Amino acid sequence: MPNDLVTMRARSDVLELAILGQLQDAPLHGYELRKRLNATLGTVRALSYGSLYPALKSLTAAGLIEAVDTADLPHALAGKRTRIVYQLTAEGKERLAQTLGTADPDSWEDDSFGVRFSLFAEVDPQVRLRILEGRRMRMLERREAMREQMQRNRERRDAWTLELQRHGLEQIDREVGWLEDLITHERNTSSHPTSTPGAQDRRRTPKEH
Amino acid sequence: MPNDLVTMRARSDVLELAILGQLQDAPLHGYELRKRLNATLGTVRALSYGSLYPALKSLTAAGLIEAVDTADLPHALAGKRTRIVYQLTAEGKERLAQTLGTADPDSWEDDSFGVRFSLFAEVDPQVRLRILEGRRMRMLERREAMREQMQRNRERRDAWTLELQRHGLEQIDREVGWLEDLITHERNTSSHPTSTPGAQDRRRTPKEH
DNA sequence: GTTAGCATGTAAGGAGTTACATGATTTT
DNA sequence: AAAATCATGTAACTCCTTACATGCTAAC
Repeated sequence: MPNDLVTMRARSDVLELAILGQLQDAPLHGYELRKRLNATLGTVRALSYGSLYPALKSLTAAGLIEAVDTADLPHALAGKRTRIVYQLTAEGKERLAQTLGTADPDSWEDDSFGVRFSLFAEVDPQVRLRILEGRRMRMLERREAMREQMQRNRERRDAWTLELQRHGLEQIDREVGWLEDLITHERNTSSHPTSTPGAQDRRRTPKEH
Repeated sequence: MPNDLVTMRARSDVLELAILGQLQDAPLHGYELRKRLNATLGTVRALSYGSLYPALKSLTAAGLIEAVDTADLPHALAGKRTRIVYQLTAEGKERLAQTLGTADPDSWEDDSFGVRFSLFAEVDPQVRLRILEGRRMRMLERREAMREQMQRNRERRDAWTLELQRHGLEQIDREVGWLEDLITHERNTSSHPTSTPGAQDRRRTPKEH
């Protein structure tokens, strides 16, 4: 019941954010949008037309995006085909800015974290930092839970299950290390305003020739 | 349409396999079953009652499991509460054996691989090997696709997206290495019939202090 | 001229979650 | 006596996928 009180915002939709995020750089049509979305956030899960097009429709209905009049386009995008090119509305931009300005708990869950991270360029360093820390916390919790699991039944569980869990734990460790590097780097550079990438300082990279 | 020809087997259900697999060791009731399933195959995704209980029902309807008469139980499981303890039927055992005996392409996808792996103890080494190799192939494909992605737009893409992909690639590399170790080990030991674990020979483990 | 890829959509349905509903038993 | 946890279930709903349907354009 308290759902109505939240002023109708927040559909929790990762897809929504991903679309708005892509559209902020340049107007795009559905087909191309899907390719880019799959490029950045694939390769693990391929977004299908069956979910993209309805999403574009509902975003249009919500007034966050709109179809561009194909007549006044810079001829690069205006192909001869039946394309519907979408762009952000003022309301859409506002929504996007508002979402990117918040570090809500959702943003460090598996589903959204990747999307949020890939849009970090437009995000305030403070918010960036809070998202990274939140994500790290989530990972540490997961690691702890996993360790307890393994401890609790190190004997009765069979070797294969144990090996699977050991490997899972190792991957999580790696994830935590990565986040830690990013957090450190972010803390050090947040003093001067230049939005710094975060890819350098790779002393952890194993350099496998 | 060719679906009917497959003699009605294969619901592709990972959940089904996971349940049958757990039940092969010992009869269990739903609540406990969920805990164990979440223990081995969590912590990433928590299985909810809303999916477990219906699944138990449908498995019962399919004749693969059955409720144990609570009267004749070895008093350890027969608590005083309203519990429904399930066990495999003969048909269920057969189905399980058949599923575990096959290395179908599903078995190396994200969804099923973990479940299949955790049940390796009961699996023929040959099948084990084929599943591991299939999984490695899938991972190599994914890595290749990702590398091409990154190559194709190393310039126009922003640093954060790139960093995310770089890290993803690194994790996949790790996964491939792990599989390679297991495959090698499996090849070396498959001569003598003893079903060997696969956790030793950890020269790759980074030994982080 | 025919295949491959571009482009947009709809309908049906699978798989599972959340939230609800209920009650027994153990612990504090 | 209250709170936590055990235990089973149902209903509604979300999110997405698959499969279908349609047609254009480019390349071979």
